[in-house]
Amino acid sequence: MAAPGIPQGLSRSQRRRREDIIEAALTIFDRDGFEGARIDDVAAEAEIAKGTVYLYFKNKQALLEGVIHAIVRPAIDAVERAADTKEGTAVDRLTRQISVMGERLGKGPMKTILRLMIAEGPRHDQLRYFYYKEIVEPGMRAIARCLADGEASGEFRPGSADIAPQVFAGPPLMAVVWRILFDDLAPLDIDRLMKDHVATVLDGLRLPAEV
Amino acid sequence: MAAPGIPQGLSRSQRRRREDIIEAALTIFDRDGFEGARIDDVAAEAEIAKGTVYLYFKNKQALLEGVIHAIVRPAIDAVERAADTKEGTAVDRLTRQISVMGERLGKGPMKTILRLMIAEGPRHDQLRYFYYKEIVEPGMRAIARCLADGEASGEFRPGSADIAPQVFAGPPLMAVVWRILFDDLAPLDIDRLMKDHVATVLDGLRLPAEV
Amino acid sequence: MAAPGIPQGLSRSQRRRREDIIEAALTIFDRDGFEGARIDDVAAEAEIAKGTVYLYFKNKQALLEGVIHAIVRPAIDAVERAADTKEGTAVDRLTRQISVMGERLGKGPMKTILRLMIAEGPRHDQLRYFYYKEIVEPGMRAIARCLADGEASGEFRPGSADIAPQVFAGPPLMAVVWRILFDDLAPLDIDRLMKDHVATVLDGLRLPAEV
Amino acid sequence: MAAPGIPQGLSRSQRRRREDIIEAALTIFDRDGFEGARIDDVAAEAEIAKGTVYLYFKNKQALLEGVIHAIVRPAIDAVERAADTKEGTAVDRLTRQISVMGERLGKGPMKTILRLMIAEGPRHDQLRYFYYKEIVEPGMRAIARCLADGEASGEFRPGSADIAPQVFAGPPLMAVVWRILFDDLAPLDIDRLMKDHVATVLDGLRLPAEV
DNA sequence: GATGAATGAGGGTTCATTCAT
DNA sequence: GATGAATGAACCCTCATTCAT
Repeated sequence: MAAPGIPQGLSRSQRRRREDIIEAALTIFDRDGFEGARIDDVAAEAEIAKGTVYLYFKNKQALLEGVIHAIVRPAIDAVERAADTKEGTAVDRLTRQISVMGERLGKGPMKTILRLMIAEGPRHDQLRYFYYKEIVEPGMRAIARCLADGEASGEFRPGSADIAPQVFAGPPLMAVVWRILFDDLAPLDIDRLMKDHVATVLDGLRLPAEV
Repeated sequence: MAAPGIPQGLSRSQRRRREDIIEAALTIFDRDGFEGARIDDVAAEAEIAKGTVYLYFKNKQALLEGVIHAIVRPAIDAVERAADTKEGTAVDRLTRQISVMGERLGKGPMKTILRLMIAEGPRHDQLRYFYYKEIVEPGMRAIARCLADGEASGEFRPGSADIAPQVFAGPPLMAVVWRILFDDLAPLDIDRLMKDHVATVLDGLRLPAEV
Repeated sequence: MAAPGIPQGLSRSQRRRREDIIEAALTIFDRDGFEGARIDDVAAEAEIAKGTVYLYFKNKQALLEGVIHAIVRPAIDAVERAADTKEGTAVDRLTRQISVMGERLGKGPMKTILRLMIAEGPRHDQLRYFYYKEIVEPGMRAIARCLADGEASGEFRPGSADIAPQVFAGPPLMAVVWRILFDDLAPLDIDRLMKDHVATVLDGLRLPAEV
Repeated sequence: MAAPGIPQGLSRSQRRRREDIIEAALTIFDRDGFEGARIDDVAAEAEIAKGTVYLYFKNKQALLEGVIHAIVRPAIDAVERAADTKEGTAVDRLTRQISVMGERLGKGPMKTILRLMIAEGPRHDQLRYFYYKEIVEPGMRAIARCLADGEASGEFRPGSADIAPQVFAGPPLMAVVWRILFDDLAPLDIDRLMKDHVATVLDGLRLPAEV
């Protein structure tokens, strides 16, 4: 399966150049959004001529795809590494899963990617599909597996396996969106958010009724 | 305090006209995003001439603000109504709070607003500030109050008052984002999501250790 | 049959505007060729803004078509008027036919049209087809009819009806091409050319062998 | 007088290379026209790198000149060979002259040259001048000589020497233009056209009035 | 000499905004 | 007030030309 968007047959220096452009584009997209970004600015940021961008990307759309793929692909690995382990209790695994999500989403370039996805995704089916299949679905599935295993092992309450995994992914998502919109107005401590989240979903708010 | 964006001195028919334009703009922004939307299309959707849009809104930015304000304002009321009650247990109030958020965000036009906020907010400080002050901060504060009251009344565990309120707002946010991006790929049952969310945060996943 | 390229529902002033643009485009196309022409220059020649051109023509191709149609359509009428007459001898009719061709091609804007057709036609099937069906085929048919009638009536030699009509259209074509390429190097007297042509094809060069 | 465009001091392999480029350019110009042709495509057709084209031709204009010269030069010889003979009757010589023109124009690469001349000539005086001096003027002169000789020898009617030679060159020109524009819509039998042409101009259409 | 990556001027097209009617 | 034709700045993309390797 030739993954689309992975260019073949580029020399080392060309690969480097391609990465430079992607990095520059990420910067500009982050600053101006996709539609607002000018290829001129991307080129200037990458310190190359405008035309050169077009040697590496067919058009602006392809550049967007290139950026998203470049950032998302490593995240895929992280999700899979976190998910593929059977080691540890369900509690450990769920904790790790949530923490990886918080890490990935709340910090670094996924912030820009999510912004781009939300702004452009609705008009770009292929991108949505790619993102869903590669990141979201595996993530949800991994959470669902934790829940099922935890219920089976008696760690979690009966019925836990039926909880929508999106419940657990909500706060990490909140971390990104908050970073996109409100970080200057009210900075969010992402690590604390994730810890609170894990603690809450594990033990709940309610005091167990006394016997 | 003259709220910006609230036009004064419009006749009834003019107010109606203004609302028509906002409704049309919402439709078009939802379809094409803000940058992708053409004033032509908004006018056509509102069944008026292009120039008329400019009689009611100074420019495209102002139209964006108009749309966001028009949708957000009723939501403010809802948040405040849900928050201002002291009636009921903390559990009831938190449940109601989350349910209102899920309702507001997961259904109806807030989907488009959030998309617009995420896409345009970073370039539009005033909008972000407005949204934060009017919706997000009150919402977070209301949740924090529930938590504090619940801890004080002994309904919630000690330390509950210190939990970041964003934990509770995460899943409702997930509902919107999912609707924006993945609803055709994997429809999400928002009511079930909210129920799962409430149940989980109240009682946790973990079985209480037997005495 | 709605002739393509004939715009409907334009007001008088719009029709005027459209004609101005076509006239300007003809001037610029004549000076620079189609590919070499800049929409900027067309607009400047028409004394309007660049964007206005696009209110009347979808794109540069459509402008080319507009120009060609606008010039060709009157020529169609001329060809048909010359052809539809049954009056006069075959000699008269052929003479008139050739003279109309010389007139049409050798003088006025058909020079530019032919140049555009030759330069762009090979890449623009629709244009070629239009030109062939509307101008060339009727013209050839009209000549063929003259020849057949002349042979039938005994004016022309037996076998005249089988002569390729292109023989008679060649010199008028020469008139245009000469005007396009060599008029400054060696001006051509088109009227004389047509007269020589008619005289030659009617009576030939060769002295009839004496009896 | 160093004929412009005839490069000196090229090795055998360089001359070969130059010819390859010209051949490739002819192919591409024929397909896309001059303005529409991309140097990239010419290079690809010649199976060399783009930069190499510029080792043999200063720029795209020079390539155009190179192509035209390369095709036109052999045609010059043909015209001169056909014209320089004093052998045979005037009828034979005129017949040969027309037949050579039909051959040269109606078949082979002169089709592309004429298209290029018509499209680019008006913007390229040097090219027009070259073409006129080398091909057109000698051709016209040769025809005029035939006519004069034929009149002098009594083969042709009195006054024949005064007929514009363009009359005789018209149908061969028609052959090229037809090939450029209409050959797929209505193929033209060039040999028959030339035969009809010769027969018509020699003996005319009109039956000689009986005595 | 040959290469082809890089350059950047140029031009077609779009669309927010204006303004005469 | 309403209209929609007109404007022209902005921007994506192409491609002739250059030049370091």
